[in-house]
Amino acid sequence: MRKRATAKEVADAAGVSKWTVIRAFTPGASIAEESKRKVLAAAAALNYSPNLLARSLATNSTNQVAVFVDDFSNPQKLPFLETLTERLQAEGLVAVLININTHFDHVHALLHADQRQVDAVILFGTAFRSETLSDLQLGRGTPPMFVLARDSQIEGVPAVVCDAELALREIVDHLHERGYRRPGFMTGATALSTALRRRQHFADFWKQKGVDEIAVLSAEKYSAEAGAVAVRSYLEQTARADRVDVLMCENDILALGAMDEIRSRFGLRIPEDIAVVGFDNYEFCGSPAYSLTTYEQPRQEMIQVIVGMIAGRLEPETVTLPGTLVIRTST
Amino acid sequence: MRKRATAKEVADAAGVSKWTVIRAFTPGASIAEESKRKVLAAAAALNYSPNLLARSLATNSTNQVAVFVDDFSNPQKLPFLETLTERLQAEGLVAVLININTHFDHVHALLHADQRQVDAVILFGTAFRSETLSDLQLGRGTPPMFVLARDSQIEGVPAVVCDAELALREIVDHLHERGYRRPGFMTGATALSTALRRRQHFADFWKQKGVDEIAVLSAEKYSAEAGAVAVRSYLEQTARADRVDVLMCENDILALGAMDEIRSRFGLRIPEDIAVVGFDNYEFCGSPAYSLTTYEQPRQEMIQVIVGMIAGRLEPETVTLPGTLVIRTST
DNA sequence: CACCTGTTTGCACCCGGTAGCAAAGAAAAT
DNA sequence: ATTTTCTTTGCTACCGGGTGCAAACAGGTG
Repeated sequence: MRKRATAKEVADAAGVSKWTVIRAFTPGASIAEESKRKVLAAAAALNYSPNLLARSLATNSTNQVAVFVDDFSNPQKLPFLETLTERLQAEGLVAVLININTHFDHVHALLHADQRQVDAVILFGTAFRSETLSDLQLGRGTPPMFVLARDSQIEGVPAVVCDAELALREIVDHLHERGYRRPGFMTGATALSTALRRRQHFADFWKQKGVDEIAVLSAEKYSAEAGAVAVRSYLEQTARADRVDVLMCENDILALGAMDEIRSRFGLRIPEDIAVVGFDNYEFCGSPAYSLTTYEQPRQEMIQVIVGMIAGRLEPETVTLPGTLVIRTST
Repeated sequence: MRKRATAKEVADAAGVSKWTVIRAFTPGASIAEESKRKVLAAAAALNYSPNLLARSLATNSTNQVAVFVDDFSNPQKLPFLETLTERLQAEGLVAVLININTHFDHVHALLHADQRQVDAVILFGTAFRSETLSDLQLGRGTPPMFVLARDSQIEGVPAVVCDAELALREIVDHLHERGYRRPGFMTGATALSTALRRRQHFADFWKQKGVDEIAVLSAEKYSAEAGAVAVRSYLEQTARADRVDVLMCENDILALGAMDEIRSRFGLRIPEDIAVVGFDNYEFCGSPAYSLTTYEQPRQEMIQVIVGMIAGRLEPETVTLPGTLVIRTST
């Protein structure tokens, strides 16, 4: 049961001091070609590689980034995670995925991340109030935080988001042009909903078009089931003549759940009886079974920017990026 | 820009030695009530918490588990990640999510995980050959590895999987009972496919029923698009009379893509013209738009077991767990 | 050959904890 | 009061590397 070789052991094998070994593994360090070759040979023989833990302790940088996620119900999280890990790894960073839930809340997670000395914390689509931060009163040592795909509600914490104002303007313009005049909006979990600003802009732009009243449907959370329940209770309680002619859902998952319910339970046609719009452009929205009009977030760009800020190439500041309206047959 | 407080600083503030401070933060350590109170007060004032990095270096255990993922196209990965992180965190462990791709392959990742001294590596649905391991010749120090949701192809590396034999038996029994006699099977990316053993068992059980011939459709990868392409080329090349009456797809994503294509491009009915079966029970399979018969992996149990083995409560060994056949209207 | 300059190398000390032993202090037994 | 025993505390050594400086070793010049 041999342990990992240490720099000292390699040094002895190569007939140099351990510092010379370290230099051989430090790019740009002052070391003679000759000894570097000797060291690398000895290192290869002993199968040595530097212990990143020890290095992190000494250099005070771990090259680890904590990623907080508190809602795994949106499948859109997966491609984001894919791109995020890929980009981080390209920068020599690695993602520590933290599941924020009732057993492990933001306070826990933040304390933990701090204790582990991560280089940064990404709040990915997750919410917490400023008070939480002041409760913790983590000193200056706290790792820098960034919010991804959600408005920051914390002073001094930058966010990288899709431009909700632009998105909703494009959506409302499109709907108005198509002739819809009785819009409805379905929100998801209230805690998360306000920060997305989607409902607010939706209402604002309709107002500009002269439509003041927006029917609001509230889903309990962001799931297809919740979307179905919300639309069911709406349709059951609303006379045919009073119903909306287009329903914008806060995200695709709600929209897909709503579409299923609208068609199979109420036998209504989409978009003839009710048009539906989602948000995110989740993979299945394009399937012929749904063909949902939706809005795609600029995932690559958003992640490019947030990783750039973490790597120090970009100034940390809130950045708003334009996405793309994807028009399909649900409108 | 104050740094984190250290044990030494707290010690000075509390008028004790740094070892006493450490004891106050070590559960079950021998320390007087009185001094513990003093230390905790001083620690609170200075906002001290132990540096886990330094602790890891000294104790030689990081409480970090590397999770390798190389295919983010299957949305089923997300609930697995959710449950996995939750369970790991409940054990005081944390997941380091590593994206295996062309820029960062298994060798890189393994070396990295080793350098970071992670406590274990989970190969989540990912593949690599034994040779890769011997190429690396990581000594004894290598962190223990476990394969999740996929057969292990490496000697001595245990896997936790859904029982494919049982699953396919149940599926074939069900299909046979429903009267299907001309089965087809759609495989995904070949590199991953064999390890799942699904096709093999599918063929074996049909043979037992006296059906020797299985039509095989090969998709390029595990995506809805690839599933659609595979079924399209099959249906275009196969006369109506020669076609399969039931198509089993290696996973749900292929199945959903195939269903879309079968219905919208070829105008065929499911299940009357062709029945379809998937695997995984991904959320949208239950939607009325698809209503796909599929097989659900025992996610909770699998993760319970693998985390138990990592935490040392369970003997590390390959474990095969039974899943559940979910019958819907696609068969 | 002495002198200067530039490159290599070794060293003491540090990063922030942990382990285990030995000394000091307090309580119990003689 | 003395000895024994248990609890509490301090200390040395260590985990595996990193930093900045000084010594050692070149090579070139006058």
